[in-house]
Amino acid sequence: MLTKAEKTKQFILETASPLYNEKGISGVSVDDVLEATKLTKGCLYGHFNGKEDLSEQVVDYSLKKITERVASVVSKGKSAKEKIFLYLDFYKNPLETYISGGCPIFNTAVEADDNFPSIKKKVAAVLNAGQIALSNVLEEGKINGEFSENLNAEVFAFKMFSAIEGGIVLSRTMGSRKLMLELIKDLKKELEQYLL
Amino acid sequence: MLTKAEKTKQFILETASPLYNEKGISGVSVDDVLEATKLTKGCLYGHFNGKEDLSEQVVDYSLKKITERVASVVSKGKSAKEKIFLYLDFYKNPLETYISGGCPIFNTAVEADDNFPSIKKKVAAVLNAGQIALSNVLEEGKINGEFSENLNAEVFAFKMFSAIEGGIVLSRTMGSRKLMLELIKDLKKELEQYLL
DNA sequence: AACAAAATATACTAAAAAGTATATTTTTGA
DNA sequence: TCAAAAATATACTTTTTAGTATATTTTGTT
Repeated sequence: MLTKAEKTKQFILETASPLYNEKGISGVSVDDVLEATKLTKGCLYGHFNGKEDLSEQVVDYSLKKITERVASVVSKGKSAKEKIFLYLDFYKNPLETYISGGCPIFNTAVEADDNFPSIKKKVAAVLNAGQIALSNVLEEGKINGEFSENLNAEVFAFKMFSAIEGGIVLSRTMGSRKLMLELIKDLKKELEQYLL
Repeated sequence: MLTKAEKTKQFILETASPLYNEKGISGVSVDDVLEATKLTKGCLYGHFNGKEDLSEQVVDYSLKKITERVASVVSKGKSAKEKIFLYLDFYKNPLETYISGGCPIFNTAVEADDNFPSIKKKVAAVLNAGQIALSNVLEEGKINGEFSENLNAEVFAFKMFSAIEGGIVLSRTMGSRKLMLELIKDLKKELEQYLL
């Protein structure tokens, strides 16, 4: 069983996660977190060493949460094709994301880029892992005879990854998921051309 | 000829543009801008009504600059195919972008999303215009017999747009442009399949 | 139940950021 | 070229944000 302090810390991370995802690291103040959690400074600073520490742990939490969710969804697929289709379908509603405010991986990548080197490293690791995971699913599909040898797994993985993440941002800003749905359909069709 | 004040204002916008693109709207302080320009508060506040006004005008400036640049590059193409290829080639080096810090359209889109409604509207307009412009190039290519009727201009435009913008972020965070170059090659190959 | 330790709340200080009033310098046009 | 106006600099105040010291409450153990 979780101790009181552990529960509180988890609660802070959970509550701060969408806040950070919406407002960005620089946009969130400690007071924002206090207001959202209804906790006080004494409590917050009892669990974190300062805003930087809080930010890093919130990012860790958000990245872990989304990564695990996607991995769990994809793992439900029986075939490589099914896995990829499940991955794509996961992003069907970019206006209401798993963690409110868009994809935390991408949001964090954009903000950390020139500002938060240590956080940038964390996101880079997640991006690399994602790229490799998608690539591996496709590669395995080639090995087990599901896909043609003509499929360039690495490039197609990157194309999907980029298009999906980019599509989320475009859809959210333009306020419509219409083209996102078409994009997903199109990527599925493209992959199907490699089916044997 | 530009008056002194107009020159100074332009200089502030020019200097602040990469700063905003790197650090984000929330991440830039008025003092950052003063330090970068070597100007003083009296001067800055003589040209802008406050940080919000400054931010809006810097964003306008950056969006205008990148939009005009891309439009100018694309306009050099003689055919629809050439125009699209020039568009794609424009993003060959995501680590060193036209305005330092990545694509300002995308960076701004991500940050404005849940935070700056008026700026979000500006970016949405730029995104819409970009999507329509790309779409129109493809559509015209269909009309003049360059591309097959099977090409879905709207969806392909969105796919390119999303993949390119997403690819920039991924490449920058992962610290390599290798996959970006492959992505561009791949999108070109995909488009070529629709050539008549 | 009572006490020590851990968790949380309160009430502050410190630093950073935004904004303003006024003085000084620079431009520009008669 | 010299004054008025515009532009810029200086020296502040205010507000926001981060952080800390200490008091109080809660928790778990005997």
